[in-house]
Amino acid sequence: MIDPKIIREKKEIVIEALNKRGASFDMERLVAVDEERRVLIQESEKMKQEKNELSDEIGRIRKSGPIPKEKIDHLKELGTKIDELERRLKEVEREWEEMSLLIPNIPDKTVPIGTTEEENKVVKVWGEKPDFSFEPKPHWEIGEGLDILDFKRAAKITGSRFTLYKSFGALLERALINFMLDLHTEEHGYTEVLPPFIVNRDSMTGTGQLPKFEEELFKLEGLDYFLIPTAEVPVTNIFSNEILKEEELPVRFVAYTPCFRKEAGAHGKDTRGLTRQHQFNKVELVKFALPENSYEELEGLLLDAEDVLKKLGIHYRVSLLCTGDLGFSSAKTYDIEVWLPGQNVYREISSCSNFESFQARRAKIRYRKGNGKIEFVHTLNGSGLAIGRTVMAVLENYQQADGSITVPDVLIPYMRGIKRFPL
RNA sequence: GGAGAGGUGACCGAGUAGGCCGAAGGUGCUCGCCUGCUAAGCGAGUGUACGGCUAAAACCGUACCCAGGGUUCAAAUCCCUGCCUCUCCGCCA
Repeated sequence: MIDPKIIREKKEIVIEALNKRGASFDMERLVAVDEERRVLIQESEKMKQEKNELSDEIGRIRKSGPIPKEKIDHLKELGTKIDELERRLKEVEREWEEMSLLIPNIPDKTVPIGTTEEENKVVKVWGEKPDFSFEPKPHWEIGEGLDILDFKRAAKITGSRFTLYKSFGALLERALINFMLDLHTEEHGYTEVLPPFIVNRDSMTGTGQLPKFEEELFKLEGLDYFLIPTAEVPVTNIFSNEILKEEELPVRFVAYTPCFRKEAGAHGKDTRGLTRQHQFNKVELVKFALPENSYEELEGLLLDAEDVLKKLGIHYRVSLLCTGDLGFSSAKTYDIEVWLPGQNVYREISSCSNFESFQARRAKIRYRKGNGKIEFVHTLNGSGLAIGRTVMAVLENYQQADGSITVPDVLIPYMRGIKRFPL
């Protein structure tokens, strides 16, 4: 949610931001609703004041004598009027909130303006495309050939877009999770958390998945609970409705969780391999920062995520997303795109964003400043990294001419010492 | 799943024959004083949100004693529903 004061006093800023994103929104309507809301608040509160005063008076009179009937009648009448006003106010407030929750965040000034991902800006490149003496295969061919990824049986067990990992494949997945958790806790200063994988509606609304993207989520039958699409949701909501101390910030959490997504808008897209699954693992980085240095924290977060690929020795580049490609809640996002030689593409493996106070305002995450004032924190998060996509990257980049896979050095301790598969 | 108990401010903890309770007291914290010894004493202050007024405060008003309804002129206090916690029993990774 963006600051209601900005909508009220500087709606041009919001309109301009929406235009840059290519989003449409009836701002005039929202401003009108806001105005009506405030008028109703004033009217009803004035009446409540009168009612409270008269009620107190009756409390005092009662001690010394009978209560005049006309006073009670007058109060009853006031009560009826207040009820009416409150009913209208409730409707107006609901509309106001529904609308407010649908406005995307305002992009940071440094975000390039554009409409599609074509206009994202590559801002960093690390390493280079490896040379192969043979035609590198896509990971699904490697995986099925070595019998470490079984898509057919996963489809039998559940359906499409699920994977059964076997032997070296399962071990590699688990090794990557542990490697990343250790790296971020031991070298980058994050605290590990293991949150619930199911959350309620408030949490989903707090981080911005709801109300707009419900069709992307798996909802539990008969309950207002959802499977998490990313650890961002439970971890960011750790501090919902809390007031932190300024000196506690920044707080940095790292969490491993599975993620569940319907991929409703992706029919027929990325249907082969691990790229786009209904269930995948991810190690996520989440930060709560002071507003004045949240952008430094974003750069740091990006470096922390990049470090995983550096240590794995896999070529990647970093793109700064343009306004048209920016996620709903984000003010600024970097994507890390890993090189996949078997598919001859760069593929997003991490998305690092600063949400500024957008999520904090929805989830009511605040902090008390030195001078006693209370403000919203800034929240940030980024994948560090998506595990399934890292498995793709390892398989495709470390495949050998004989069809085997060598294990990146940093993973060997996490792989029971295995250096190559098959041996 | 069965039977009980309970959810009050940063924390502990009063307050249930409805009004004088945004809420005693204590602890913690902040500021000031005092003291000089690894501590104590004294004084003051210390919830949040929304609305109004402000340059900004101060200030005024409204709401909030888990959440949502209800009864009443009036509810932390009474009634209903939900959520959560605790104890006992049952069941179970």
